[in-house]
Amino acid sequence: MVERSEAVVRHYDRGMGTRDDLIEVATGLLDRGGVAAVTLREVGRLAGVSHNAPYKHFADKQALLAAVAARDLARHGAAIEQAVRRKRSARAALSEAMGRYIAWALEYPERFRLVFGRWTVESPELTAAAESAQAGLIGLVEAAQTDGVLPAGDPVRLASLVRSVAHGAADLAATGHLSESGKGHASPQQLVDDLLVYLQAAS
Amino acid sequence: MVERSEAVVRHYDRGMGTRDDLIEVATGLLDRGGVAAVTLREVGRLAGVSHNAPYKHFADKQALLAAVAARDLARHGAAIEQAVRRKRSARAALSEAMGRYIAWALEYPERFRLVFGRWTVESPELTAAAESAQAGLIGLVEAAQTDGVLPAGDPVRLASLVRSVAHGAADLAATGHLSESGKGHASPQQLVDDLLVYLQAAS
DNA sequence: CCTCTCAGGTTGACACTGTCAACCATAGAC
DNA sequence: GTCTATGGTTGACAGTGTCAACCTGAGAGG
Repeated sequence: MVERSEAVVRHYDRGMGTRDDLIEVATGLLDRGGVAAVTLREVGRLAGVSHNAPYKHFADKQALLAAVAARDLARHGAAIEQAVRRKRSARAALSEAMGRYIAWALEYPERFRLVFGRWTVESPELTAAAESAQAGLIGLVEAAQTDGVLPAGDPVRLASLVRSVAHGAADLAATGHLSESGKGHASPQQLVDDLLVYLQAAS
Repeated sequence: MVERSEAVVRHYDRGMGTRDDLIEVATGLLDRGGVAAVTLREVGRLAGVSHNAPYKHFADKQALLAAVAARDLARHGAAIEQAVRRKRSARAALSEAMGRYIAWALEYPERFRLVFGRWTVESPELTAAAESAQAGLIGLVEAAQTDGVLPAGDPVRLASLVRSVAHGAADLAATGHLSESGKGHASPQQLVDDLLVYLQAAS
């Protein structure tokens, strides 16, 4: 085994980096091939470690997937938050946030599906990131309400409505179930903007 | 092996029924345990046949799952269509259809997730059922428009909007991502009705 | 009535997976 | 200068999807 000495060298070169490498590799496998293609052994292989090394960093496969999901959710959440801050009006910020949410789903459908799938084992990182995102959205809705661009009413409920349409349109589009009858196809972004227009008209 | 003779007897008792048995068993395993719990060998075991018998009816695991999804989609589609026909107003029918869609997602989240997941191998049954459902929804929207209860505009696009909110709210609720911040929780059904109210106000 | 086909079933094998157990090496605290 | 915990290793095991080869009896065709 020639790789043996390499592995030993790598081991002390990189220190704690292996854990991040594993997450990175797993994310790559997830993107091309879906969650079924993420196999612990292949992850180890591509990271240049043995088939059991991942168990030194993650309790089991679920834990690795949870780490992948948490990292992606945190990153995209931060990116959205930052982009939102650049916008002037609450209305524009709302549209931007939902647009980025949708773009994320369309660019990385497998990650999106993983993040918003059913989590048997719950990771505190995941729920924290999710709650933070929801809180941000509610803030945006409240601002839009004071701007008179959204109707009055419970902002939490209104935020849920906006998010539901963004999530639903994104999920349907990402899985190919949205514009199956070719003609009157509308992009998820257009649907969200339609909703905002209707809501403004109803305020 | 005592079951041997039984199996032989069963074989000629049931004729073609085995295929349906396999789908039934697979659906049961899907409901409790998710798609990961659906294993061809266990399906065969519970159906009382050998671990390879499923291959006489389905090309591979994906094909079995596609059959499960197609059957469930067709059944629920028919049930929704029938329920809709009992309603007087287009508005009530629309709410009913979305309500049943949501109830389906909440009662059988794993089936829902399977049906509306990513289909690498596409089954004609599946796409046919999906298109039929969308056509029905568009018809409902058009009727609601002539009733003046929905704003004018492309009915396909409006149908996509309504369906997106139903799908998104159902998916978020089924996966536990909807009302994570306890207080202002709204049920998916309420969100759909909220949307219909806003749309009526904006017409 | 005999034969032949073939759908539906069987056993056996293979590579691959998640996971457990036991062992190993070294960086760094004491 | 020894000890220990961390991150690594190999080996094993049961379970999985799938392929190949074989079997069996219901029913069509003569």
